[in-house]
Amino acid sequence: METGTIPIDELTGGLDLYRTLESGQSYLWQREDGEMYTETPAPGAWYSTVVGSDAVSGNSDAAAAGDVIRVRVRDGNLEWESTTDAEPAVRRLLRLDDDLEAIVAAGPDDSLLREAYEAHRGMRLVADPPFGCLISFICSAQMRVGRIHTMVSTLAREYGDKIEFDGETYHAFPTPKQLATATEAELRELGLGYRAPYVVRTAEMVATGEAHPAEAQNLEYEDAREYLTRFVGVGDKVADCVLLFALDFDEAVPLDTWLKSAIEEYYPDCDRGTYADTSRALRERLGGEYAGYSQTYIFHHLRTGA
DNA sequence: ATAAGGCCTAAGAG
DNA sequence: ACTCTTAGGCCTT
Repeated sequence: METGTIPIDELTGGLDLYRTLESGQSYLWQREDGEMYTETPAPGAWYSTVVGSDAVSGNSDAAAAGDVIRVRVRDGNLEWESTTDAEPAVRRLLRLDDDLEAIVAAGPDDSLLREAYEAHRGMRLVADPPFGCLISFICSAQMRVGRIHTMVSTLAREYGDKIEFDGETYHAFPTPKQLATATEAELRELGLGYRAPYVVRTAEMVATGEAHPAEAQNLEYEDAREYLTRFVGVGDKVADCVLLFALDFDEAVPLDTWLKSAIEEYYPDCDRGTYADTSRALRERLGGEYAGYSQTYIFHHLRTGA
């Protein structure tokens, strides 16, 4: 086992691990007590993930396929344990090198956003592996965050590689080929409902090489969103989530039900009728380059009822 | 290009 | 206990 420690006071803007991993951005981590989204974690709770063969495209720092990574916060440090030297991967997955203070300072000075930034200080965006993120958000349609996490965990358990580490079994999220072996009937049986055929068909598209979500990374933002909608089960909203949470498009502003209510109440002039036009208007209002950070704080603030 | 209607399912509200 | 609504929408017509 390899281990390491990263002092949190060396991270500009700090780190709130709980809010980063349980704010509906990533569904690819597990908490040691298995109670994500239902109870707040005990101090020092471990979170784990497996960096699989879909590892962070375009990032040579990612750990090799099949590596388990565990992280927790204790005594002002982010501690990690892994099958490999995971510090570069940890920094990447949790975006520890983002200058969070500067990002917060760059946002617009409106009451809702300031309140959200203040209430959830230290929450960072995540950088998920593209394929796992894509499937996660196909599953997210009309679904509560706790159940999305259950669905994604089930897919890992049923179709992903098993990896032993420190006496425990971990499950990698399935590769496109592994997930493409699933049938619609199986996935319905596993509780995915009408999303089942979407997941199978999208996994097949990636497995056969017809398309890959990482391809979008090379495109301009709105072209990238358009590209992702070729996957079955992916509309504008899901595409924006993948761009924001896996492909480094910090300007992406997913318009979900929470953001739509925020527009109604706080940014009514940004409602331009269509998704593309409203998204563009809100992106400008929320600070352009880092509008997605603002979106994530507003989403989490409203969703947690604060 | 834009607008309805249908869709799996379980937790929460009434 | 039951029914109704809702939950980070998408696909088809």
